[in-house]
Formats: sequence, C-alpha cells, structure tokens
Amino acid sequence: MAPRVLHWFRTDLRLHDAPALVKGLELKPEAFFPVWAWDPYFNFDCPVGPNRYKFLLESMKELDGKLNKMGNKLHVFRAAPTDLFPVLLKQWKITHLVYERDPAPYAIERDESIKKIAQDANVEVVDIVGHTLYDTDAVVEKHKGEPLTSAQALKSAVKGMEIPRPPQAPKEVPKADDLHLDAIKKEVKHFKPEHDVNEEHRKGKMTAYDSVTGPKDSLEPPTLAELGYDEKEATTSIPGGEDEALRRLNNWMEDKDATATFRKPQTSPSEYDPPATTQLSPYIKFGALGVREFYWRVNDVMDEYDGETSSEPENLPGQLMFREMYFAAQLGVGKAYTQIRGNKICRVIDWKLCNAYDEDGEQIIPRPKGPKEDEEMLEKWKHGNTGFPFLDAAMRQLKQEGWMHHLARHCVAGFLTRGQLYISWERGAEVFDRYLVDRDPGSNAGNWMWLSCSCFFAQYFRNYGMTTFPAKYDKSGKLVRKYCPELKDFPDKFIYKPWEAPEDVQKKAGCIIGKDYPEPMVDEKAANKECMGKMKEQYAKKQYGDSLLKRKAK
DNA sequence: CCAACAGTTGAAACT
DNA sequence: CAGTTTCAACTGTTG
Repeated sequence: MAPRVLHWFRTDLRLHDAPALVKGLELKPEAFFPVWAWDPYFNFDCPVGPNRYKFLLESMKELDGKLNKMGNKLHVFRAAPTDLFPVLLKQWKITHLVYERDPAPYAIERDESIKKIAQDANVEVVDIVGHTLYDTDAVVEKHKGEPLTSAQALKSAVKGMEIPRPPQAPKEVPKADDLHLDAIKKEVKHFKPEHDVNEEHRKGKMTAYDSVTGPKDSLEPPTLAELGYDEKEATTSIPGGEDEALRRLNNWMEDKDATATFRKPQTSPSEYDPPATTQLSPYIKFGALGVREFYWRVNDVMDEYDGETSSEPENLPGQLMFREMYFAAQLGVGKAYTQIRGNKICRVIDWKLCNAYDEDGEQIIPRPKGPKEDEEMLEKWKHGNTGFPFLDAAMRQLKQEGWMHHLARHCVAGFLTRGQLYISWERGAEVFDRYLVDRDPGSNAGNWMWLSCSCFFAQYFRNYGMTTFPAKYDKSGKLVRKYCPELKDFPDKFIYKPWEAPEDVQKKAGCIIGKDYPEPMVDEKAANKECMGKMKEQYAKKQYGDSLLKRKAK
C-alpha cells in the first residue's frame, strides 16, 4: 500500500532544519496531510496571554502560506488530539503518523495516548528528535534515569553524542486528498471547557471551539477574537514566522565578533532596540527556528573566527546547553517539574502563596486566594508597580513585548522569591508562563528554581540589588525611561531610586513619588535580610519536594 | 573519603 | 576616585 502520511506539526513550524518533515517525505507518500491540533489543554489549562497567541498565529499563517504554494495547507482542527486523531487516521486512511518529538511531560503523556490510538488503527508512528540538540531520553538514560541538575552533568552525559547537521528544506510536498470533513465533524467530540485559567484575557465571547473545522470549514486557526481576546492587547513587536527567524539569525551571524565573543553575563538587560541578546528564543520555542540550524551556524562562525572566542557556559552554544540541561531535568522529574510538591530536585521552602492541592493530591485550579496582603504584593510585582523602577520597567516590558532580557529575569525573579517578597517561584513562573512569547515549561520552571535557589543554584546570599544591578550595565536608565515613561525626566542619578530625589527634583521631573509613581513597596535591604535568615533556616531542613508526597502516603 | 573548585552577586576594603 | 580584590549565611561535582 502506498504510504499516506499525516504530519503533525507541534514544535516545528518551519521547513528548514525539519528532520521529522523530511523523514515523512522520504516515504514518498501518495497523500500528505499537514495537521495542527488546536489543543484545549493549551487554551484552558496553561496561562497564555495575547502576545504568545499573536506570535503563534503569525508563525502558523506563514507556514500555511508556504504549504499553499506547494499545493497543500496546514489543516487546523479545534479538538483535543486524543479525540481528533482516531477520526483523522481512519477517514484519511493514514499509514504513517509523523511528528517531531517533544520532551515536555504533558507532550509525552499525550503522545503515549496517540501512539496507542495509532497502534489500534494499524498506523506506524514515526517520531523524530529535532526540538532539542540531543536526544533528551538518551541524555537522561545516560544519567541513570535521574534528572540533570548541572551544566557539568550534561556535559558528561552528552560526551560522544553527535549533534546532526540540519537537513535541507523540502522544495515540494505531495498533495492531500479528500478530507471527508462532514464525517470528521460528525465523529470528533465537541469540546467544552471545565475550567479556564485565561478568563482574565477573555473580554469577548469565546467561539473558537464552536466547530471542529472552524467557521465555514475553513480549517484556519482561530483568531484572537474567536478566542475572546482583545486584539489591541497583543502589543508585541516581535513578529512570528520562519522567515523572520532566519532573517534575524542571518543578521546576528553577520556580526562575527558579536557571535564569536558573546558572553551572556556581560550583555546589558537595558538594551531593547535591538536587545543585547539574540531574542531568538520565541522562534525556537515554536520551532520557527530550528535549534540545530542555530547551533551549527554559531559553531561555524566560531570555528572560522580569527580572534579569541568566548567559552561555555557564557557563549552562545552555552546558552543552548542550558536549554538542553533544563529539558533533561524536566524529563527526569516528570510532571511535578513545574511545581514544588512531588518535585524531587526542588528544595522545599516555606514560601508564601504556594500551589494548593486537594486531598487526592490534585492541584486546585484556579488556585484559592492566599492572604490579601500577600496577593497584593504579587499583583504589584506582576504589573510592574513595585516602586523599583528597573524591576517595574522589566515587568512592563514583559507584558507589552512578551519578552525580557535574561538578566532582567534574574533581577525580578530574585526580588519575588528569595530576595525580598518570599513568594513561591510557582507564582512567578505562572506569570512568566502567561506573558512570555518564548514560554517553555522546561526552561521557565528551571530558571525559576535556579533563581529562587530551589535547585541548580544554592548561593542564596548572593542577591540582586534593585538599584545597583541595573546601574552596572546602564547608568542612564534607558529601559526605565522607555517602559516607565512617568519617570523619564528624572536625572540619571535618581533614575533607579527616584524616592531619594529631593522634592524640587521630583517636581521638575513632573513626577511625585507616592502620587505619580509608587513608593518602594518594601525596604529592599531589610526585606532581604529577613529573607536570607529564612533561607538559612529552610536550607537547614534539607527537604525536597518528593518528601511532601511520602508524608501524604502515610 | 576528602579537598578543591565553580557557580550569570554585593559591599567593603583595598590599591 | 575609579578600578580591583576579597570575603560573605552553601552545595554539588570531580579527581
């Protein structure tokens, strides 16, 4: 029987460096069906703001356009994959289901179900590594099945493993044939949400799931309006799509000095136009940029470079290695990786506003509110109203652009958790999940554990100064002047600490502290001292998240 | 087993 | 006075 291939796009919205796509095409299918399942899980169980949707939709649209030129299209269905695939496989007489492997816990569980469905339908599943540089399963196996928690451990584990060169982008794809949409519409279960963690974004009516095939059987992705989101709130200036990803990559690679001598800790978090880092993370997240393409392009530039190059972990390949490490940590821990409870690598600290669980150990969604005072502190942090200009600028940039420089993420994360507010990193990760365009559960939860000294990093007495840290990179307060415009006329001297400016300076700047911009919400030094004392106590317990489960079992 | 060391900082004490 | 060095509430990895 001639192969009939369903290519399931998930982490690979691209044609270049697409090993799974190439593999499917090598089967020489008589019919080829590119599919995207608009999965309710990502819409109702994961926090997601308008910017990430905008970026995703642009990336999907561009890929769809490229497939159109080759006489095909990206067929978007609005259903849970487990409801959708049994029907598609049958109606389209699929012989091979092909996809790029996704090493996140939700994806693994989902794909296991899909594999069973495929097996029952006598369909061969072809899953190919491509979202990561290394095969994450192999990395964790090499580490005796344990999660990896250091760059060094990753280095040892991947010794001898090759990173393949990316394959060429296909120039043509076979056509799909009869879609049998009427039968599909009849057979696929209609989805109704039980809960919705994104209510705060849905100002309009949510019609996205009214039909499995979309309005007029268009098989288009839902618009922001269909999701009930306000399009005006999608304010990011980072455009989605593979073309833009490659344009940005090429642009960076042309600057051989910057590429070959890149040192992350020395890049300024105050630069925003353009930023001091590559800002390629959103593209990698959705697979608009192939990570192996990025890796090899950087490597080639560094190989050919005459001068002295920077080294890991500070250089560009080193950044990608952190990503690999987080994936390998996440895979080793499993579903509990994004929370404290049940997470064996995560230190238990008596943070405020931790996740809540019912008697069966299921997380209660939405989370019941904590003490009013704590919730108010979280809100101030979330919306950039803490009274610390650099922190507020960074948080407002996050909300507006869906992106923040890595070192600014350090600064705001330190403040929320071990630095000043002593609020659980779970809350911080949730806010980042909501607003980041590049949100990836492995890297995001991983970095939050790192910054809160819950795992990966332990020197809790190394703290970020809300005024000193930004000043190290930029005395002029560029980022503050851009994202906290009410402070833009303060002199440099006071830009990170306007509350210290004398009254006449505040008047001249047209901004009275406590009226036009908030007073600092805490005494930075005093709060930090208190936090460090608590961290010392909590560290002495030497307790990890898996112990919370054991106690429960008794 | 132990020692050395690295780990995306800050502040104070130094040249 | 600007730039550099040192130490400070620790832990995990490596040899």
